Amino acid sequence: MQIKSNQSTDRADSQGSKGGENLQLESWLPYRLFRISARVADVLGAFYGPKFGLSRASWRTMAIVANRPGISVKEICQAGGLDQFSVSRAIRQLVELGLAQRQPGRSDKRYAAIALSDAGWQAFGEISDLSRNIDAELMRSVTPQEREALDAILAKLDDASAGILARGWHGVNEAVGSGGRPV
Amino acid sequence: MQIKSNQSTDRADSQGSKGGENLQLESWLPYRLFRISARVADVLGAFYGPKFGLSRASWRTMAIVANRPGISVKEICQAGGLDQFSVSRAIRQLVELGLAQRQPGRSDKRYAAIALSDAGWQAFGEISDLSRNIDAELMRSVTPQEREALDAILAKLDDASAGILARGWHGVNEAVGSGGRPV
DNA sequence: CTTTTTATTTGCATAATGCAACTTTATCCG
DNA sequence: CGGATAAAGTTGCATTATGCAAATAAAAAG
Repeated sequence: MQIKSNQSTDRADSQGSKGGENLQLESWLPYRLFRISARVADVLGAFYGPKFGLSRASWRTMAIVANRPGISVKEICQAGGLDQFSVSRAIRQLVELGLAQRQPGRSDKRYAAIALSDAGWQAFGEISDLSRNIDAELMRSVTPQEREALDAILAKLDDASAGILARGWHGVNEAVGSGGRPV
Repeated sequence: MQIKSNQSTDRADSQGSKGGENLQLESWLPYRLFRISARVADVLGAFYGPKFGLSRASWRTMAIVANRPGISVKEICQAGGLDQFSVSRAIRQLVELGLAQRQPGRSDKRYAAIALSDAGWQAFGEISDLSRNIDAELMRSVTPQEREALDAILAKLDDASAGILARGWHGVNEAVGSGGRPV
């Protein structure tokens, strides 16, 4: 045996001087959030992908439609941060798979008006179960007090991130230039 | 004027009966985390994409390399949750853009051994600045106590999500079946 | 010095995305 | 009314990303 681990050998480490003041990925809040949600998305995708033939966009669309049956494409976009093209394609996929249907009886026929079919509710239910199990397992890792705090914190961060998105990177850098207060 | 808002009209709402016990996206923890990090990623991507010609994977790779110069492909994968193909391609892109270079003087020549070039450090610095501004703006939206709590909570959630990923969806559903304790 | 193992890269098929142009339906206005 | 405008979705096509098998290359084992 005695294999050289290599993990830390033979580096031409030029850090320290330059890396110090720079971004530390591991402690950067958005990255920490990303990692957690990406892992969960992977696990969930490994379930609904093979089992129902759903793409990620289709699942997201399905979840939104489940919460608000009869919703239009545009509303789905707003609710899920998706663009209208993916949503349109996701809906087509859902309809082809027999998981959703376009609703009749609309007065304004420009609107898509999507709702889940029985099979769609069935599939959604199964994915929901797994989702809630994951949620439960995550929640189990923190204390009740932390759960409550987290809820409030995420609400604030959600607002803040929406503001950042709305203003774009230019706005963020400007805001700092002006002392951190909104301009 | 008087355009029908459509936002809430004319629904064949079949919810309530079926949607009640099911997943509510808006309050599902992983989705809440996802939304925040996705918005931030969008804003950041709108900066480094046009400005430096970086793809998302290249930026992530760059950030990891910046933190640990001389790192190998495999280590980058582990550190960033990326697969070895994207990392390999990201490195090629970084090298082509003149932002990174393969380091000479390695004893084991199987390892890639990547580090940023001067131009790479420059670019990384600029993206870092924006990243830290975003972070600051997010942090500004919560109280100091919340910041501290959040740090502890995310550490726990990170561990929990790693465990979920390692066991996969099958493991999650099983764990619930056995009463929520690890098997 | 051949065989295996490890690390990384590449080619190619498939899937996701972005954007322009198109269809359909509704509203506006003379 | 009836053509002009606008809104909501859809589709085609080019670009890009991703996933995976197979190739390459260096090191370790025997």
